[in-house]
Amino acid sequence: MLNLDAAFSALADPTRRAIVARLALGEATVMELAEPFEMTQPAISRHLKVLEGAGLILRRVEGTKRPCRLAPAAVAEIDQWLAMLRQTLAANYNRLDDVLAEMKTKE
Amino acid sequence: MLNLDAAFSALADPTRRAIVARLALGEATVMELAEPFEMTQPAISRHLKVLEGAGLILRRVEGTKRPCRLAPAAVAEIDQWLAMLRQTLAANYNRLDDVLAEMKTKE
DNA sequence: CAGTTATATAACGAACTTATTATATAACAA
DNA sequence: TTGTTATATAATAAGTTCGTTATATAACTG
Repeated sequence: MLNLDAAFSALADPTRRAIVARLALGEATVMELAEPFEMTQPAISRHLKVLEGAGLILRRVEGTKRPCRLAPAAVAEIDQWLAMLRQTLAANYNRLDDVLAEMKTKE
Repeated sequence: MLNLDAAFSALADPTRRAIVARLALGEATVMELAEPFEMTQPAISRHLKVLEGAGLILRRVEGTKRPCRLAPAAVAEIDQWLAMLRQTLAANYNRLDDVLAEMKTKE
């Protein structure tokens, strides 16, 4: 279940966006994900918990490791919200009052 | 200038997403934007300041009013980040190790 | 079994967020 | 000019976030 509040909030953090970008390339363990950052392991564990809570990533258990992977459906849902926005924007792009407002602004 | 941190963070708030959705329909003043919410005017002014700071909205001065409108370029930029993600996801969707990981998960 | 590795959790402080109330300011209307 | 409208700003309280250190736990390794 994706929650837009939580999803956008999760992606507001650059470390978490980097983690998500990394996971787009494929599964990775917590230590692998932590490696590029100057941050302790608990900090990364927390970021992963936030991403998981937002529905953006999934994890499995493999011995002592917890490989993470992206939840593609979540990306799609965020995308849908933006798509709605784009569509509404496009639908109103040529409306007369908008055009007039635009002209007025440029004076 | 859009800042992804600020943009995602701004969109993490449901009030602000509603404001953005409303602005996708066209310009609106602060009071018009505030009307649907059970929230004081200063609270809305702050939300607008956050959206403006994130580069998501633009404002003009019209007498005593400050009509706001969406900055379509900002939407596009967020979109681009997601597009990158989608692309990377797609590029790796058929890689063998991912397929194997998926199979293993389902057992 | 003892030591090590992978990860999680808790406690804590610093910094930030959000809403409120009170108040300021600037433009408009009478 | 005086009152009103549209909006902004400041002070403040409550709640949240983020990173740290310290510690727990469970699975491997020898």
